[in-house]
Amino acid sequence: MDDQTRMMTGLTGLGGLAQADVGDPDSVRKQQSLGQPQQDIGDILQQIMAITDESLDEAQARKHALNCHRMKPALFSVLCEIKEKTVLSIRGVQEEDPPDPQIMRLDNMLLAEGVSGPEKGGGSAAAAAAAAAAGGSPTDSSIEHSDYRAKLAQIRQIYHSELEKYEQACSEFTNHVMNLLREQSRTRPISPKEIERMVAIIHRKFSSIQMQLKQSTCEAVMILRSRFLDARRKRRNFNKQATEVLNEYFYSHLSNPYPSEEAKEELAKKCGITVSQVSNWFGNKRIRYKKNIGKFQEEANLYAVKTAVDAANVSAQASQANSPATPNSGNKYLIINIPDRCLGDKTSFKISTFMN
DNA sequence: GTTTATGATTGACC
DNA sequence: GGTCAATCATAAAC
Repeated sequence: MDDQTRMMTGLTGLGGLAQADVGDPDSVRKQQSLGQPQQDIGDILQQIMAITDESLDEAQARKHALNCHRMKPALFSVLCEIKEKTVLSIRGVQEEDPPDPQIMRLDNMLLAEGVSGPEKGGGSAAAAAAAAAAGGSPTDSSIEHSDYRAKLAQIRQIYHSELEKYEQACSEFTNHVMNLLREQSRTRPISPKEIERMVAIIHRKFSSIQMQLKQSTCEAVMILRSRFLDARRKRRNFNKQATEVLNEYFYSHLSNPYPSEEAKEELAKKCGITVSQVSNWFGNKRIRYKKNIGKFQEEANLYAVKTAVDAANVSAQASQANSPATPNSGNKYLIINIPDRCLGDKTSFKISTFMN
């Protein structure tokens, strides 16, 4: 004979109530009219229903009275039976949810941006990458970089403090509910599995709140990032030396002003800019030169002279090294022909310069 | 305040 | 993927 059967045998004439719908007042009234035990059960049920309308102290007193009531085991067994029926209907409910892809996306993003996870990586790396893309001078980049990092650290701090609050609230609420259920398990049948399920429900609810926090944090990071990237649109002119290096290359390769990848890298290194900036510069230069050759003629002459002077100097040094006794024999003219695919068939211009 | 110069972006093309 | 051409956005010059 199991516990429930034993309990049931202790309930003289209560079998009918166990089968009845206890939620149905008519049914309860019908049973009450059957005699004293039924009336007791009816009283208990009414007391339970009334508990919610009472003050906390009254409810506690009533609860205590209920726990000590001689018919409590009978009520307990009735509840067991009802539960046995209802639990059957919810057994099919899935126990575990698969990981939410949305939350996984948010987690990955927060990790990549350096908001969650270890503090040293992520954000600074992202900032460094963005700063590199910005291509400003190292000083400017580091100012923007530190600004970005400071703001990201602020977001990170808020995120973690909010997360901590949520976790604390979740843990407090879970404990509260578990205590409540344990307490209630004295009056009604509650299995540990049910408590577990309830905890899972609470965690799900709190994780949906957490998702909102993660979502708004992601948005904040995106806004910060877009502002930071917008900042790179603040154009800064290359320094004079960089422009000279680029112009020298351009005008000395006027016949084919398309630097190879290696040449671009070399120029980028010399100028302290990125390869893509070199490409941009040459793209702009080619198109602007082509559009207005006249305007650039003077500049072209200037750089042609400069190149010629440099070449002559190198040549002079070489010949001096070969025949040191040879004296400088006075003035020379240097003629430079610059055929240019950009010039098309318009002209190829000559630069004459006087050299001492 | 307006104009010019210039670095960056974008879309089409090869 | 690299280049051209148009365009944007902003620094610099006036």
